[in-house]
Order: sequence, then C-alpha cells, then structure tokens
Amino acid sequence: MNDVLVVDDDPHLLKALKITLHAHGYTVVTAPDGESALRSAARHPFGVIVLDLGLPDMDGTTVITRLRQWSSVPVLVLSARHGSNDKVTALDAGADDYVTKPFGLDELLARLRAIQRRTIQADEAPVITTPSFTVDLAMRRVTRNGQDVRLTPTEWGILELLVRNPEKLITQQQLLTEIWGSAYTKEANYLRVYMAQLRRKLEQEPGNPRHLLTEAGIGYRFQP
Amino acid sequence: MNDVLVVDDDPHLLKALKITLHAHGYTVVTAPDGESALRSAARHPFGVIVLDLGLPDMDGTTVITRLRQWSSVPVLVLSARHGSNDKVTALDAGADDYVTKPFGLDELLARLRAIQRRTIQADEAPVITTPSFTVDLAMRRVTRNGQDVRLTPTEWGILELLVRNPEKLITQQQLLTEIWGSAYTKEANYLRVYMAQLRRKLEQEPGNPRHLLTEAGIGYRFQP
DNA sequence: TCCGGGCGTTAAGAATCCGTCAGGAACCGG
DNA sequence: CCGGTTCCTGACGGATTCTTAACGCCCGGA
Repeated sequence: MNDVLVVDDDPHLLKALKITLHAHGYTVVTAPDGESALRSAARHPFGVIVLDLGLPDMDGTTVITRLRQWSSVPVLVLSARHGSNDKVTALDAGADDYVTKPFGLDELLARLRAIQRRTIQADEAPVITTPSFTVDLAMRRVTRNGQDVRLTPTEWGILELLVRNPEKLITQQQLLTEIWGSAYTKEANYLRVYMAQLRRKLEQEPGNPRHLLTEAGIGYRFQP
Repeated sequence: MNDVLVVDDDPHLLKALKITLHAHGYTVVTAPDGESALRSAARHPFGVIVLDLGLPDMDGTTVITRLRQWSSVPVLVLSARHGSNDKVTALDAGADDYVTKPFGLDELLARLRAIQRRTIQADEAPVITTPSFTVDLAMRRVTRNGQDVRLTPTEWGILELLVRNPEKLITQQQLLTEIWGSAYTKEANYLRVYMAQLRRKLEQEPGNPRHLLTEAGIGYRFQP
C-alpha cells in the first residue's frame, strides 16, 4: 500500500524523489519511460503512481489511458509548463491530481498523503461525513444538522460524482459528460449554477466553501 | 464460502485480481469466458462470482440468466462503460451489485464484503411498524388502527418493495420494472396513480404524506 | 492601469413532473 | 351472465426543476 511507482526520464529527479520518498516511509520503484512503467504496474500493485507527462517514448496521457483500461491505481501527474492544458487532458484521461514543475517536495508529499487518504476512504464508505453535512450514497440522502436536505436529480448527480472521489480533482468535462452527456462539454455555465446551488444548500458559508472547492480553469474537488 | 470465481477475458486484470483477492483471504478461481464460467460454477459452489460483462463468447447478461436458472450465488458485475445501461440489464437479470471499470481494488473488496454480509442476513424480521400503519411481510397483511386494510396485488407489490428497503430511495425505474416489467419503464403515470391510492389507504393525511415520500424526478422512499 | 477570461450569483421563462380525478376496459367469482 | 374489483389511460392545474441570459467580481496578463 505504501509502494510508489515514480515515472520520469530525468535521472536526477528520479534519484532525488527516491531518496525523499524513502525517507518518508514509501517503498519506491522507478521507471524511465511509459512502456516500462506500464509493465511494472501490471506486475506489482502500487498504492500510487507519480507520472511525469513529458516522457521520451509516449505521451503521458497515453500512459494513463492504457493504464486505466484495467487499473484504477491513483495517478499523480507532474506537469511541466504552467499555463498549458496538458494537465487537463491528463485529468480527463483519469489522473487523480497534478503538481506543476518546479514543485516543492512538501507539496508533493501533501498530495500523496491526500491521495492515500482518499483511497482509504473509498474503501468502504457508503456514508461520507463532513463537519457541515453528511451524504449517504446507498440511501441517496443528504442531511445537514440532522435535517434532510432536498436535492434535485442534477444536484445529486454532481454531488455523488464529487463525493465518490474525495479529494480528487474532477474536470469540468468529466462532470458535464457524466451528468448532461458528451454533447454539453461547452456548457460550463451549468456547473457554475449548480455548484452555487449545492453550496447554498450544504456549505456553512456558501461564499467561502470548505468542501466543494473550485480549481479555476480546470474543475472541482470535494474536500471531506 | 470464501471461494470466489472471477470471470474476465483480460489476463492482466485476472492476474491482478487473483493476487489481491488471495492476499485478502479469498480462494480464487478464474475463467476467461462465459462457458467455462458456467461449467466452473456448476462443479464448485462459490461464495460469490465476479463477472465482467464484456466477454468474448456470450453476453454477460446471458451468463447471469443461465446461472440463475439453477443457482442463487451472489454475482458482482464489472461494467465497462460509465453511462451505459448494461449494468441495469445485468441487475435485472439477477446480479447483486456492480462496479464500474476502472475500479479501485478497495471498492471491489468493499462490495464483496457487503454482498457477503447481505447473504448472511437474508432472513429478517418481517413486521414493519409506523405510527399510522403496520405491515406484516410474511402474512402479507396491512393493518391500520387495528383494522385490516385491503390492498390490491399491485398496491401490495409497490408497498412491499418500498417497505423492504426502509429509508432507501427506490427509483421509478426500479418500481416499474419490479412490478410491471422492464418494458414499462416509461409509464411513470402508473406510479402516480398507485402511490395516491396507497397514501389514501395508509396515510393519516394523504395530501401531506409522512411515510410514503416522493423524491421529485427520481422515485419514492418509505420512511418508518 | 486597463482589459479579458473565468467564476459566482440571481432571476425569469420554459419544460418537466406530480397529485388528482374519472371514465372505461379487463378480469374474476358466483 | 352479472356484479364487483382491479387496472389502465388521459387530462388538468399546480409545483418543481431545468435552462438560459445577464451582471458584477476577482485575478492575471498586457
């Protein structure tokens, strides 16, 4: 469970990450390119995969797509450029989160811990609880301060998708295609309207949300 | 009881599942297609069957249908696409639960545990009481203020399905397919008529129901 | 400093859904 | 054959939900 696969073509970075992660209790396996990464992931079940998007043999998004055909091991993406949209495509392909290079090791470790929390929680949680509301996925019911909260079907769909993936960054496209269908990927307007409604119904302070967070330009994230 | 049959045509997934499940105490047998799965299930009594819907030789739903002709072993379905309805048909055919690919191994394990819990406690206390009426599932009898209430077969079917899942939201489709059959999923009209009749017979205040609740756009819920 | 894109918020019309009623068809037992 | 019960169907107002547009805010880039 504490096994990490780090995929990068830079030997220096690999070495540094191996040392740091090992010092924090992780067992580290490294891979220099996409093919060997996929082979390694098939042979051994990792708790998380750290994947650089700039690989010599294949696009990082391709690695995620091929990996996602049979595994759902969490993937943390290392994105090179700041303003580029490759991290969005990587998230659409199934990545869980991203860190922009150059990154601080503290940030990377924090993201790794977050991902591990999330996978542990996903273990058995038909009921998700936050300080301000509770979601029962099996009963399809939301309560706040002991009171039932009425959600419309669309509101529930969005909330369920976010809550089923705690701390995972869900892109706007993922939300739109999942709730409205793939023909509505341009209607980011809908998301703003419904996220506002959800926050008004669930957040203590809708203008300053603590659990339904916005990742500007990318998507939304549920924080337990 | 801890024997699991995993049916999938992807050797990678089979291998990964075999390793993981074995590590969690299950005895795993694998099958690559529907025919061998049915043969294997006939030869050995499994505690649960994990079945991928996308098989090379036959439709996954067909496997369930043929299996259900002689066995009631729990079936956990692996569904490929997110938005498709094959999981609905699989559940209609007799599957117990489903997991959408790609799935987390934690989620799969949780579902397996849930299924085992459910099969163990199959027999239940068949009398449900509310402040305004009482339902005896074994006797097939409903009383209100000590008086028997006459229910038509259709009314009983709806009430039974709701009462057997207290506090759980039952979708319109579930009700329609359960009572009228899967060809009637568009006739939400029926539900409105019969829910009104049930409320008139059972609720203290039919216009303001306290136990047979409507969830607009989704379905109905029984509140004890 | 100005500009523009992305976001949150609000409101109003359109579309959908629900409860209700009633008439007629189908079914069943006597 | 007949009376009674159950079921199906359509229609109606009222309520809920969805869609769409518009406006102001904030922040980063020019």
